[in-house]
Order: sequence, then C-alpha cells, then structure tokens
Amino acid sequence: MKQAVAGTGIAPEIEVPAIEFRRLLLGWYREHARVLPWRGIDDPYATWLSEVMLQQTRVATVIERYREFLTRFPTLQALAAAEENDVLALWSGLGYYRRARMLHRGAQFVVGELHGEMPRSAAELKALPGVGDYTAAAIASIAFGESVAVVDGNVERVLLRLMGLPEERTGAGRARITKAAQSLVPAAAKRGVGNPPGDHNQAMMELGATICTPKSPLCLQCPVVGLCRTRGEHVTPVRQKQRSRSVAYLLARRGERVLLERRSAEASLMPGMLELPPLSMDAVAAYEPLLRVKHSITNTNYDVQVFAEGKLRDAVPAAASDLIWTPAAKLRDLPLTGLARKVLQRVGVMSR
DNA sequence: TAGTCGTGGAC
DNA sequence: TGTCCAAGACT
Repeated sequence: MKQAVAGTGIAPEIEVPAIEFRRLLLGWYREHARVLPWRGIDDPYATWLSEVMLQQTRVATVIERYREFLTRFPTLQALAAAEENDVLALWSGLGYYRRARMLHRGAQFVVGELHGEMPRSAAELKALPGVGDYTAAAIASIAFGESVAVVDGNVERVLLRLMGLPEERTGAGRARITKAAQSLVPAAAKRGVGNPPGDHNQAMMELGATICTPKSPLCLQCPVVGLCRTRGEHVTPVRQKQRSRSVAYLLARRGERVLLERRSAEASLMPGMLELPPLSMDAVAAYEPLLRVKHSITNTNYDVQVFAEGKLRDAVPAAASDLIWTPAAKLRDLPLTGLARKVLQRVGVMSR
C-alpha cells in the first residue's frame, strides 16, 4: 500500500492492475462492441473524419452524416478540392461548424504539403487544424496502432470512478487522468497483427458510453466492476444554470423561393451561415406566430417563433445585401444553420 | 484557464 | 417541463 508523500499532503497514486484490467476490458469489448461504420476500416482519412464528427456529438447522430460525407468526399483529395461552402452545407445541422472548416483546411494541408500522406504519430497529428490531444491519440492508435491513450469524457469518467477520484477541471486533475489512461494502454502490435492500442482505446470509450454512463451506470454488467473503487459514483462539479430566451424569425416566400439572411462573417456564432431573417421581439409583439419550435444552443433554451410575412417584411433590420431570395430546391446545397433547417423542414419548404 | 462554440435526445 | 450533456478544440 502506498502512503501519502510525507509532509506534502499529496494523495498516493492509485494503481489499477493493468494486465488484468486490459484482459477483462478487451474480452468484454470483443463480445459487446457495437457495429459502427467507422469500425473495421483501413482508411486513416475516414478515421479522422469520424473522430472529428464525434466530437461532442452522439454516435446516433453521426452515423448517417458520416456515410453521407464519405459518399460526397470519399478521399482526402476530394475533400481538399471542395469549396468550403459545400463542406459546410454537408455539415449543416451537425453543429460546431468550425470543425468542418478545420477538417477542410487540414485536408488541404495534407494534400498540398504532405503529398496526401497523413502523419502517423499523435505528436505530428496534433499539428493539423482541429486535431487536439484526444483526436490525435484516437487517429494515431486506431488508424496507425500507436500505443497512446485517448482521454475523452468517457475515459475520464471510467477512470475517476475506477480510482475513486473527484472530477476536477484543473491541469493537475487532467494530467492525473492522462497518466492513468496511458498506464493501461497495451504496447503496439509487434508484427502488425491486430491493433491492441486501438482496440483498447475504443473499448474504454465503449465502456463509458454503454455501461459506465453518467447517470444510472450498469455496474452489474461491467467487466471491471471487481476493480472499481466506487461502483459508479464520483463527485462532479456544479453545472452552470440554463437560460431561456425568446427569439423571432421571418418566413417570407415568393413562389418557390424563400428569403434567407447571411450571418456576418465576423459573427462568433455560425459566421457566414444562412438563416431566416431575425426579427426583434418588439416588432412581432402584436402578431401571432405561424410556428413555434424549441431550440437550445449550449447553455440557452430558445423559444423560437416564426412569423409569416404579413406586414413584417419591413421589420427586418438586416441590410438588403445580406438578404437572399433562394429557390427551395437549392436549400440543401447551402450552409444553413440547424435552426433554419429545422424550421424549413417543419413548414415543408425543405424535404428531409 | 475559463469561455465559447450547436444540436438533439434521454430522462 | 427543464436539465444534462455527447468520441473536444481553440483562444
């Protein structure tokens, strides 16, 4: 048993028996891994795409978008040659649009500067735009077999519970988790047979996503419950409170065309993307909305009201140069915000 | 390092 | 209903 370092008050490192842990985890993973389109492939570009799409985005949401994206841009070269607007249009509704811009730029960098060959190590991959610690480790281990640990929200939660540590958003807390995660990753395969690091990392995330869930973890089904200090509990920091806001938009139509507004290129939120023209709440106070939908963005829950044209056309504050009459058939090719897409689908202007 | 960046689904 | 938050990165 390790002791606290005398006089420092620093808790001893908590050891997890790595060999037993790996064996139990991998055995469970072989039996229970979900079948997902980015598993069992040999295409680093596709792995890169899947990891970027999966950032803060649910597996169920990504599956179909991943297939569509690869159908449209099957290779790094195809993506690099694309217009940014077309990439954003394909990303519309997925959120965090900066991911799409950076992936696009990353593809152009690899094709233009690296002869189309992706870097193979996590350290080198981190130089690519939009590729941070997690994504670099994920690509390096899954696509290239490097023995490097991924630390995402799943892995962090699994390890905190396993070791009985509180969740703390500090550099030291982060470093402790990374160290623990790395101590568990198996060595790279000797002769290129199988991929122990990649499988182990995916198994850690799979465990967090399906068994060691944030709420009501399924400890009775957990392969490593016998090594777990807490059996599913850990102290979490207080969350920020949610806010509510009302917003209004105009739905103006001319035959088969609909009026859209381009957001400022300098906007911090969804720059350059297209949405319905916003209206001030004062301007619409006397009118009844055509449609109400709920929409939440990070910390804020929006009560969205959409108004038919009526007398409100002149209430649009935007400059005429930012307003675009758009044929309904072209909407799918444009970088619409998720909310605009949702409203246009709801009123039947867009299909799907 | 603490904010910011989207969206939809589960409960 | 509101709350929570998902395979993070960037500044």
